[in-house]
Amino acid sequence: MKIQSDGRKVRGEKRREELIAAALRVIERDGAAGVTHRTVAAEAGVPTTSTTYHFSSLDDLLIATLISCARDMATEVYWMIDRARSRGSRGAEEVAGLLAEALGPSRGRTMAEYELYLLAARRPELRPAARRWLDILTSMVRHDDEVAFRAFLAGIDGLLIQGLIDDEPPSAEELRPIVDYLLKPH
Amino acid sequence: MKIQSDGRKVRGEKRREELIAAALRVIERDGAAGVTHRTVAAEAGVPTTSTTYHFSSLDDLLIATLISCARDMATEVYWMIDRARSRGSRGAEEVAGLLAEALGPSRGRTMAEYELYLLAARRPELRPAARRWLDILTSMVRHDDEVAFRAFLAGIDGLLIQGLIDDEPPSAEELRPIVDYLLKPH
DNA sequence: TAGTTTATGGGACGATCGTTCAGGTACTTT
DNA sequence: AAAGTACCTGAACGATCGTCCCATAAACTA
Repeated sequence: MKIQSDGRKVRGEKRREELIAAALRVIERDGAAGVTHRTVAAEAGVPTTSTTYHFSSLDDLLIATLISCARDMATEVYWMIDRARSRGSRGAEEVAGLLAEALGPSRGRTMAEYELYLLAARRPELRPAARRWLDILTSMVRHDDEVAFRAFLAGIDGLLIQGLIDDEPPSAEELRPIVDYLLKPH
Repeated sequence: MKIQSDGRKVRGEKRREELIAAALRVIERDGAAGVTHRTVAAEAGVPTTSTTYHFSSLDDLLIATLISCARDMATEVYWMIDRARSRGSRGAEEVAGLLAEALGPSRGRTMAEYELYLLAARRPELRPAARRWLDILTSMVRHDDEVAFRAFLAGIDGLLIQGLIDDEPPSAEELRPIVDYLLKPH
């Protein structure tokens, strides 16, 4: 038995992750419909057949990409809640700022995340990945008022998806009162 | 000048609408990615070239389909609000029932509507159509508490898109308390 | 009736797609 | 050093794609 890892496998795993990163960039730019073996390989700067070697099919590549995207979103949301809680009653400010960031500079990424939602709606095997950030949040927050919390989560999702079809991204100041309202105890 | 319309044109317009209806069925079944000249024509039971004649491009067909879908959604939502208001404090019950219907029997249609959202996020010319139902609701409701109303609309959107990735559609009874919370004045 | 306009549909072209395959390279094991 | 394994890649195949072309049928106009 060998203790240290195979140099070939770590190199292969690295390229596999590069392909996933390239696929995510393609999704952010052109949507999931723009993902082909050739576009992803070109984005990553590798030959076309590299994607067919590391992924058994194009579907596998798409699924791996969106699962990776969901994992990143979950950790990102984890730290957001952490910061928001540490700010006490100023939590709404933190949330509104992150929403504005998701609808402005990170717009492409946000669109990619909602493509995951729709893909998961049609493919049950993707649903656990798409739900992960919801589950993380649910596990982090106290359960004494689950209805209010679920209303808050739904409101966040709605503000994001509605903000995506605004002609210009809403600012944190515009979002602030709505987030405040959603967080305010009834 | 001729008063009565051209029989050829009305027949053509009829087929054009049949193609849009067929395209919507394709989107509900396979998503916007499944829309091709051939799949839509096959769904409508007409030759392939019929779609290229009535629509200058496949993009035109897709856009026309999603605009038509948005128009239907707007009128549907109009009557929903009308019924909900007539029921007074039982409005939440009406809304929860319609959400459950959208996530159950009309799941395909709901997914199609959110594909419109994402397409509109990438194509500015689609945004007015995607926003129409929001505009209609905004114009129907009194403006004395716009923040609460926008929070309510965002919550509805979030409940729908989160319901799409549930393993089984939520029931009206499950949704009822959250809708109630969103409608309850603070 | 002759001529114009509009809808229809069969066929085909070039482009792009997912995927396969065989040969080659780099690393590990025996 | 030889054998085995894993990664890499150029070339190509069949399928499907959007779109164009042209002939035909039907409806309207003069």
